[in-house]
Amino acid sequence: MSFDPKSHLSELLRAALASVAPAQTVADIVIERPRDPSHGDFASNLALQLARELKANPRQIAERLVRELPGSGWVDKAEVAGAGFINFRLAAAAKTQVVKEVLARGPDYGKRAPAGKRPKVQVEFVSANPTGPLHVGHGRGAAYGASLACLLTYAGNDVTREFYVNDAGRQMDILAVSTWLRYLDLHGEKVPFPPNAYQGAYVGEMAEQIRGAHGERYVHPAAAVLACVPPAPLRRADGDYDKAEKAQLEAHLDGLIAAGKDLLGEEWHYVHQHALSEQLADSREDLEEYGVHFDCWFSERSLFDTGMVGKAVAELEKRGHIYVQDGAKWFRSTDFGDEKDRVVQRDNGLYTYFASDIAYHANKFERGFDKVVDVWGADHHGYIPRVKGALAALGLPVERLDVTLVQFVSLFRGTERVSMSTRAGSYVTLRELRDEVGNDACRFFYMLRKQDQALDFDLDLAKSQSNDNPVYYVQYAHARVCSVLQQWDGEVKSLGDADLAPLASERELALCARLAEFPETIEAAARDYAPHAVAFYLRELAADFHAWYNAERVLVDDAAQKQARLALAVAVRRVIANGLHILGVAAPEHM
RNA sequence: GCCCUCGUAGCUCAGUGGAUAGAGCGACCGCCUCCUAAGCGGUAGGUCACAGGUUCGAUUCCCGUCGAGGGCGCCA
Repeated sequence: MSFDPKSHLSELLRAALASVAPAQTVADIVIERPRDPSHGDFASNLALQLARELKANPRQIAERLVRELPGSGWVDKAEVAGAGFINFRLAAAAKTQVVKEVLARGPDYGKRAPAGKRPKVQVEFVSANPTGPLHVGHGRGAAYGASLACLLTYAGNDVTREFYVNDAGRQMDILAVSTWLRYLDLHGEKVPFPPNAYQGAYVGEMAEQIRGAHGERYVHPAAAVLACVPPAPLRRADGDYDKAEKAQLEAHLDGLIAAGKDLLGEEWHYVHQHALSEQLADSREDLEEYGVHFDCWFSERSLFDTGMVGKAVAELEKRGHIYVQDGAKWFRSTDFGDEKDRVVQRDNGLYTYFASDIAYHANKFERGFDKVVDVWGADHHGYIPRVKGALAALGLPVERLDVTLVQFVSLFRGTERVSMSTRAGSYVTLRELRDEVGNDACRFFYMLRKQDQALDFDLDLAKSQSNDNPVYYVQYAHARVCSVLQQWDGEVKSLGDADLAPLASERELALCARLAEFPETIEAAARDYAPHAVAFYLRELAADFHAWYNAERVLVDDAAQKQARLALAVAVRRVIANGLHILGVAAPEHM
């Protein structure tokens, strides 16, 4: 049933090679699709590769190979061309049979047939600090990670999608204190709100919630709050603080956090927890609406609670990779190619973020994944050597960890760059973007740029030209097929048996060839962690379809012709639907 | 200063150790009495930044130069 032209042709060539040069072994016989259709459907450079070892003219080798090629019903012609390429022309039946395969496999067309045990792969992505709404940068990471995870599933892996929740550490404390200060303000206790605390309106909303639920329970006099807090520098309207003033600001903020913990005692945890669960729930809801689902939300704090962070550091120590300097514990990451050693435990006894990340990755390997993919913001690229170094130091299989970097999104309104400071609260949220542009266009737009390249996202353009967005071009092809089927009013299932011989025009055969490229597109995209290739493929498939649709009618009088064309149209619809599914984009029946 | 990425059509960007380097947008000329014109056909537009090297063959791999962007905390 299933026919794979590439492996068929390479088998033919291998057989020919065995009689031309029995001693020669070639691991991989390359079969490619020539750009120029006049070069046939497939081509091989085998003769060119062999020329050197056989010390012979590549054209002569190619001619001998062609002469020794076993006969095949799938191949119409094999000829030597150019410097020594062997060009193959397939029989029409070999080109059109993909339609039957698509119709038979349906949603599974493009999926790798399961062979043995499926590798367990974890994709960790987004992992945004739960300190405020997700922004458009997270939107890119979410779109990329979700599509990548789906792609890897198609490629035959057992995929787990994970979100690492940074619920321990200073950023969460800053959010908690920001909320508390807004809450105090509601009760008339005026503590100047630090410029380096979280500014967003959502902080005030959480303060309102706490007041509504608990009244004055967490109120302390402003004077008591500020009693032991180092003073803030003079406020500057332009926010342009020098280095010393910035340090002073951070010390002031830390003082406020300490005051909060001191005055509230156990109740600090309530404020902290309230802020955390509110923001986490918000992110989760946002992502679900965006079509991005996670199988596991992994808590950083749980690594501390279960003692895994201390255990990881102790293990490094035991293996002799830790030394003490200036009261802090350092991991000698320079032994593993890092440019400098890194602190894992500060002089105040607190573990660094790096320490919990070591424990986190050790935990990932304990969970038995064959492959772990981390999707990080590109600003973390300097972080890779130390994490891989730590894993190597622990004796873990580093080669199973792949880190993929997603570059920043620069947001523009027209020609004006939108500032994206999280703490200042002056950023466009993912939710706003989705409301303005729509989920489908949003997801697809992100896939039109390779993930490791910076993306300029012009909001005005995305909105004003939303009808020109390629996503509609692809969706339209899907809707057009649906519309034709509606007018035909026949049984789609019956098309699986259609005789495909009437499919003979250049456009029809080109469309079939495009459909046949889908599985290899998926495979290559999964291998390269590059879901954008799926988006580019879909655009090409849609273009081939629209061209055919415009040139030839589907619903013609000739019954055989009609059945064959309907079968082709339905196959196109299926592949578009499968591709859009990977990208998390809807395949609508009407536009 | 060190590290990473990038430089391809007017603009935004794909792509590949192979044959005449592609798409979208923009420009220009056409196509609906006919399954959705959110569509299609055609034209114009290129020293693949520059200079070397490896190779039968380099836009692709390596070195250098120039240019652009980003990253380099006992932050997370």
